[in-house]
Amino acid sequence: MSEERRLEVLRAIVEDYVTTREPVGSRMLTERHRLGVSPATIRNDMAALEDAGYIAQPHTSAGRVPTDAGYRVFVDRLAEVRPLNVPQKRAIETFLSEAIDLDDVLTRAGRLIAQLTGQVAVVQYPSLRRSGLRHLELVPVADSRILVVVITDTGRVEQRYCELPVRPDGTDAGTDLDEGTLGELRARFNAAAAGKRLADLTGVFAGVVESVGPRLSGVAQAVADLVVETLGEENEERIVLAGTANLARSGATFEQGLSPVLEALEEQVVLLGLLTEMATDGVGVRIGHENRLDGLTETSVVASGYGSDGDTVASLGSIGPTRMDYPGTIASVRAVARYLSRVLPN
Amino acid sequence: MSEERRLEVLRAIVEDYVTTREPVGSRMLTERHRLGVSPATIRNDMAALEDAGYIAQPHTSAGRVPTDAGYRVFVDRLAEVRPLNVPQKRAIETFLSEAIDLDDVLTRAGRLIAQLTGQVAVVQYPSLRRSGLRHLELVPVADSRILVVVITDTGRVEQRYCELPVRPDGTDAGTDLDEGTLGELRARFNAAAAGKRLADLTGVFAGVVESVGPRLSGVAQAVADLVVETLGEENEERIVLAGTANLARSGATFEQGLSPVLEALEEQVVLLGLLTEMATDGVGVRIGHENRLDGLTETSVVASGYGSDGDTVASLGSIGPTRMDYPGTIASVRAVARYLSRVLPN
DNA sequence: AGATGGCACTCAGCCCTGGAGAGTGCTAAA
DNA sequence: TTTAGCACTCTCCAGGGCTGAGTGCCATCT
Repeated sequence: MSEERRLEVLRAIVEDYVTTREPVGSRMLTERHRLGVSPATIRNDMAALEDAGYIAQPHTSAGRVPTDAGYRVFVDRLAEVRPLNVPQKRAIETFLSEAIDLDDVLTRAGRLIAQLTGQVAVVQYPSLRRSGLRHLELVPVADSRILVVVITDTGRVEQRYCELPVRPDGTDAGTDLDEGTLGELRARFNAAAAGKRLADLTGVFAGVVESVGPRLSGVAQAVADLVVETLGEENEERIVLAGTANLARSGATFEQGLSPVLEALEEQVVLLGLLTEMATDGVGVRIGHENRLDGLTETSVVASGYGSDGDTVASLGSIGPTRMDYPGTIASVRAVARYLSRVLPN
Repeated sequence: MSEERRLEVLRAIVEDYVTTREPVGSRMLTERHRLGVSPATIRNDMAALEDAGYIAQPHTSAGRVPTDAGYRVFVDRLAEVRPLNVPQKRAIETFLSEAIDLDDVLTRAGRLIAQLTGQVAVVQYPSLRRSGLRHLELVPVADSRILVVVITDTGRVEQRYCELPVRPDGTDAGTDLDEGTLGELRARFNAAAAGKRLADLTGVFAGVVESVGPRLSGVAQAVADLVVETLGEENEERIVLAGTANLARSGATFEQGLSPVLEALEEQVVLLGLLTEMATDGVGVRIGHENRLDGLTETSVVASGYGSDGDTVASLGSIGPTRMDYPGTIASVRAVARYLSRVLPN
C-alpha cells in the first residue's frame, strides 16, 4: 500500500469535492482520475486515510469528505501553485491603477479579490507606525472640542476630535480660542514637527507645549497627545470588506447557517486580530477550526501581508468555505498583494 | 359592513403577521383582538380587503398576508407613532457622544440603527456641497502625481490623487516640483481660498493659477480643478452599512433567497440614489416593489434625512423585510437622525 | 504482500399515501 | 348586517417501500 498513492488519492478527493461539492466515492474517483487501480484498492487507501484523520464520511455509506487536517495536508504538500493568466493580471493592474485615492485603492483591491475568488475579501488599512508627519491642521468645531487632522508623508489622512481640557479656573479652554490663536498654535506645531517620525515627535511636541505659554499649554498638550496616539500602534483599526454577497450566492452551506459567519465578519476588531496574526511574508492559510473565532470554524482564511518597500504594513485576504479552491485563492490573494505593494505610495 | 372595522381588521392582520410571521386566519384574529364580531364576519371583511388588494392568501385555505399596498395603508393611516423609551434615548445619546471623529460618529449611528431595528442600517456621508474650504494640503507622491487633501470647515477631510499634466515639451510637470515649489503653491492656494465657499472658489482659483507663472500654471490648474470637483455635488458617494448579519439571523426568508438583497446592498451607488431620492424632511418609507431596485423588491426601506442646521445634508435609514415593525423602525430611525443632527459639527 | 472481484449491508433521498388541521366560501337563518 | 353551519380545499407531516450509491470484508489472484 504505497504512501504516494495514498496521498494521490487524498489530492483527488479534495479536488473532486471542491468542484462537485458532493462526498466522493471510490468508483467516481477511479473514473475521473487515472489512478491505475480498482475501486476496491482505493477503498483500502481511503480507510487508511480515514484512520489518519484526513477524511471522514458524513454518514455510513456516503462518500468521503476531506477534514480540516486533510485540507491542511493538501495545502502544505499537494497543491501546486497555479499562477494567474495574463488577462487576469492585466485586469488587476488596470483596475488598481485607476484608483483616485487611498480609500479607493483599498476598496478596489477588495472588490478584485472578491471577484477573483468568488468569496469574501478583507483588506486592512496600512499601519501608521512608520509614517512621518507632514502636516497638522486644527479646526474649531465647538467650544470644547476641535478637529485635529493629521496628514502623513505616505499620503494617509487621519482625523480625530480633540476634547479640550477644562482650565483650573473652570472656564472652557476653548472659549477664547479664536481663529488667530488657533492659527498660531497650528503654525508652531507644523514648523516644529514637519517631517518628523513618530519616535521623535514626543520630544518635539514637548518643546512646542513649553513655548506656547501657560494659557495655551493645556490645549497644546491635548493636541500633542492625540497626535501621538493617532500615529501610535494601536490604530490599525480600519478594514474594508467586499463580496459579502458571494457567501450567500455561492450556495456555500454552513452547518450553523451563515449568520455566525456574517456576524464574525462584522466584528472588525476580531478580524483585524486574525489578519495581523497571520501577517507573515508570503501567503498564510488558516483552515476551519484553526481559526479560533467562533463564526469562522467552517471557513478558511487565505491572507497575505503587503507593503511598499518589502516590509509588511498591513494584510489582506479572502475568506470562504473550507471547501474552497485553495490554489486559485492563494494565487489571487498573492497577486493582488503584490500589485498593491507596487502601486502604494512610497 | 363598516369601513372602520375593515381597516381595524387590516391593522390587526398586519400586527399579527409581523409578530407571528404566519398567515393569519379569521379565528386567530377574533381570539387575539377584541373586535366584537365572529370569525364569519371577519371573513367577509377579509374578502373585501382582498378585493381591494390589501391582503392576499399564499394558497387556498391559508390565512391572509398583507400585500405591499396593505402595508402602505397601514403605514399611512393606521400606524401610531411609538416614541422610544427613555433608556433607549439615553443609549443613543451616550453612544453617539463617545465617537472620536466623523467616521466614528457615522459608524456608530449605523450600529445603533442596526441594533435598535434588528435590521440592516445605511448611513450616508454628509454632502460637501455647502462646505467652505478650510485648508488645502499638497503631498508629493510620485513624479507624476501628488496627493491633494481638502479640509472643509465642517470638519470633513477628503483626499484625492492628482495626476499632473505633461508639459508641452514632454517633460513631466512633477519632475522639478521640489518641496519648496510645492510649498509655495500650497501657501498661495491657502491664502487665497481659506474660508471661501464652493461657489466662489472657481474665480479665486483662476487668480491663483494666473499668479503662479507659466511654469506652475499647469499644475495649479490641475489642482484647482480637482478641488472644485471634490467639493462638487457628484461626490456624496460614501455610505456606511451595518447589521448585515441581521438579515440572515432574523430568519427573514426571501422568495429569491437573500443573495439578491446582499448584492443590492453592495451596490453602494444605487443605494445612494435610493437614499437621496427619499431624502425629504421627516421619515420616508418605501415598501416592497415601491423600490425599483431589483434586489430590494421584498424589502422595505425606512429613511430620514439629517443635517445640522435644519437643512438636510444626507440621509440614513434601515432596510428590512416588508414584514417589519414599521412603527418601531420609524421611531428608531427618526431618533437617531435627530440626535445625529444635534451632535454633528456646525 | 498487495491488488482485485464479489457480495452483503447500510443508509439518505424520493415518491406515494393517508390522515389531521387550518382556513375558506357559501348559504340560510337570526 | 351578522352569525352559525357545513362542505371543500390545501398544506403539512409521518409512515412505508423502493432505489442507488457507497462501504467493509473476505476469498482469490498475481
